[in-house]
Amino acid sequence: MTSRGLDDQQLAAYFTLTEVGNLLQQAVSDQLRADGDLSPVQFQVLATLGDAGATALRMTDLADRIVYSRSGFSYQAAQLEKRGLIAREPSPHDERSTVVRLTDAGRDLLARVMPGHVEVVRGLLFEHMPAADLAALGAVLGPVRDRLRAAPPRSARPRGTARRADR
Amino acid sequence: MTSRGLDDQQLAAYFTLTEVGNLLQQAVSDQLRADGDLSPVQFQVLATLGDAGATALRMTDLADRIVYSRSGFSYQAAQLEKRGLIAREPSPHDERSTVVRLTDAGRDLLARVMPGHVEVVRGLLFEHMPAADLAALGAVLGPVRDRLRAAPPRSARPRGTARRADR
DNA sequence: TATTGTTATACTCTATAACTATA
DNA sequence: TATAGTTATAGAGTATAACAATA
Repeated sequence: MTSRGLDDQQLAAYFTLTEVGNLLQQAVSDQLRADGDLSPVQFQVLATLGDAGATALRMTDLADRIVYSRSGFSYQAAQLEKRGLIAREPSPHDERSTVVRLTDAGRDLLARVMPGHVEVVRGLLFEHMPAADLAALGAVLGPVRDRLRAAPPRSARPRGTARRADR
Repeated sequence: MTSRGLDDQQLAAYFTLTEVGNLLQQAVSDQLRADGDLSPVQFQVLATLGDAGATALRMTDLADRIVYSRSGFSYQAAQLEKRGLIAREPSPHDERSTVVRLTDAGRDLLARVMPGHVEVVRGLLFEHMPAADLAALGAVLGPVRDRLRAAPPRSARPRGTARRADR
């Protein structure tokens, strides 16, 4: 009957995963709002740019990593630019592209928010987690993430005059 | 310096967890919209009520399990009631309370959406996951979820004239 | 006085489509 | 013709505060 469905153990693991994700994100969201007046998405933009170091990233690449639509990312970039946290510049390589980099103010805010962020995550997720469990978690979810990443990103969806190839 | 922070392994596991959660939710969100015109939150309401069987649940209890604020849940409940998927009735035990139950139409929609939902989750999360990994995932995240649940729910926040006890 | 639920309001966010400019 | 980015528009979702009713 339910031959192709999920068994009880799979269903339970799925629900647990989503619930942990939701509860964690909620706590993190409160912390980011309180410490830096940032939404989770805005923090993710700053953190991604911070990780990139001196490298400036393209709008589309950032959108694919972080948000869903290009327009949504344009909106967020405008918000962050208004606050002086990021800067947008035309790409030297491709006149169509815009590259984004962290400003000093953006780096400062990131540094101010990060300790509390890390503390919330540590307290809720890792405080009581044995080392073996931590290793297992990474080992299990890493391949899943890689598979999910392989799916075509949101920005690759056809738009405007462009049409799907498969018909 | 970064003595109380997260080590590299913890940070990587945290990022992986959130990325998997985001990507999974995005795929699930598309499926629910296509198959039943439901948002993830709305699906969660219907699924929770479906799990409860014949038991009707209180508004506040549903809000605590699923959404964030009571007003947010009132909004969602109104949406679902408009479509005839749930019904709200005064509680027989407490005149202040409202209990919510699934209508036949709600149950039908849930049944229509569930197979595709399960299929998406299976394909993205479990298809290539060894049995041992599945067991490990549940074993690691279960306790984390229980700890997160122990934190006071959103609806318990002071509001109106009510004030915090700790001051 | 506390709790339950709703509503008015204001705001943030998101996606679609239309647009410009460059490859 | 395809790609990169922006913007106008419109809609969904969210939270805060104020409200009415019951415990």
